[in-house]
Amino acid sequence: MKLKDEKTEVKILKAAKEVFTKHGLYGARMQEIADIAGINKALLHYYFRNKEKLFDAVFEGALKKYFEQMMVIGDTSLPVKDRLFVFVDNMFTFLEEYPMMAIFILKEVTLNQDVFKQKIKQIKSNQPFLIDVLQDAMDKKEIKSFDPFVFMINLQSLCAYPFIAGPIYKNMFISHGYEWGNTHDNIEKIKDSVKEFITFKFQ
Amino acid sequence: MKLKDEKTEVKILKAAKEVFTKHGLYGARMQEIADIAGINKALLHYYFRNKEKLFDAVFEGALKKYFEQMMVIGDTSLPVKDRLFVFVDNMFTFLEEYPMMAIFILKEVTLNQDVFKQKIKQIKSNQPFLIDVLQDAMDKKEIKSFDPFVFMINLQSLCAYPFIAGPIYKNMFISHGYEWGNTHDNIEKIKDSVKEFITFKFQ
DNA sequence: GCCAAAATTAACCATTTGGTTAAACTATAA
DNA sequence: TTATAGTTTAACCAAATGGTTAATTTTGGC
Repeated sequence: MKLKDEKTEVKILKAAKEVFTKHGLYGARMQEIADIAGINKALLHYYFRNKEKLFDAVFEGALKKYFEQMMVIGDTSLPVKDRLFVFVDNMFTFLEEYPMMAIFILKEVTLNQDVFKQKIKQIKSNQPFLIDVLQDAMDKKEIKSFDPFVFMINLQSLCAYPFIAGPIYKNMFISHGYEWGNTHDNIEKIKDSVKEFITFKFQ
Repeated sequence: MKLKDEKTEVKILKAAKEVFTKHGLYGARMQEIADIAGINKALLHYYFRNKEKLFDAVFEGALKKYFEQMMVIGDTSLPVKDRLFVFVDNMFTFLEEYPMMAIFILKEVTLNQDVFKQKIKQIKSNQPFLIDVLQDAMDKKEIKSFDPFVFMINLQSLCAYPFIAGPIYKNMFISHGYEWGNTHDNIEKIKDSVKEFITFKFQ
């Protein structure tokens, strides 16, 4: 894909997003970005001083959004269970909007932990952390006691993985002669199953 | 980690697995692999002609193994629930051994679906598909009735995602001042929670 | 002990890669 | 028109990297 008739900066950002998404921070080549943008490599460094700066510019905000969903929405007037239901709804809304971003971020963080450690630290939120909300509810005997860390991981697993692994399921089910698409219907089914899981843990 | 007193080929494979797992195919450096293996870089090329060959050697069969996890072990003498427990054990064993494999496969499949469609088809197994096993058990009224697709996705989500998102959790928990100590201990906790989920669905 | 084959190494090599430089081109305001 | 600031390019550069070569050491059968 060659890009023309656009402001250079936009061309670069689009090309960079394409290449970074495909190959990651390490695998991406500045030359390929320049080629796709249809410009000279030096121009990349003119607009964005270096590779990492360009990377940051491309994914500015994406990381933040991704990690913000790990915070619980703070309507403390509602029971914890209802707040978690809202949390799940938000999670699915986010993931339906950015299914590619999720896997990209996960891969980048996995492969390049030291770099991302700092970027994650920079993300600040005034929302309470899910762990704390759960622990608090347990202390007040509002809910049954269980390991909040494990629960949080379970919950996010149930929400996120279906999107990340979507293509695998699609291929696998099809090649086994089953009917299954990433239709909104199926997503709703999965969402319900997550809420069922919450209800089970809270019973 | 320096490796000594082992057959060179084994040393190389162990070191390569460590480095590939940490940095991926692109990010891995042959020099680092050589250093960890405690040998000369040229020796890598003596045993494995080039980087990709070495990568293939390290992850030879891993893909096959991964997809075989999706088949239920065919010991039909056991109850379905026990077979699922074995399935979960196998899944965790595999993922602990190749934590980077899951995300690697996910990314590859997402990126290049047609290529993987064939690879998945090539992986032939005479093992029954999890969906079928569940449907069969439901038909025989051995277990409560539920959507086997959603259950399968739930199950694999609970198993795979903690490994895929492991680095994120590690960093996030640490940066929030939480204790998330010994990794294997926590993995066992999560594994138990998956089995608890199975028990819940089968009750 | 001798010798050939296998294993191992140090020193290189060619290419790639992120990044720089200085010159050239372009728009635009005075 | 021309001075100026902003934009774009070709040509480089140094470092890193995957890979090679030729020589040296080790091994094992005779």
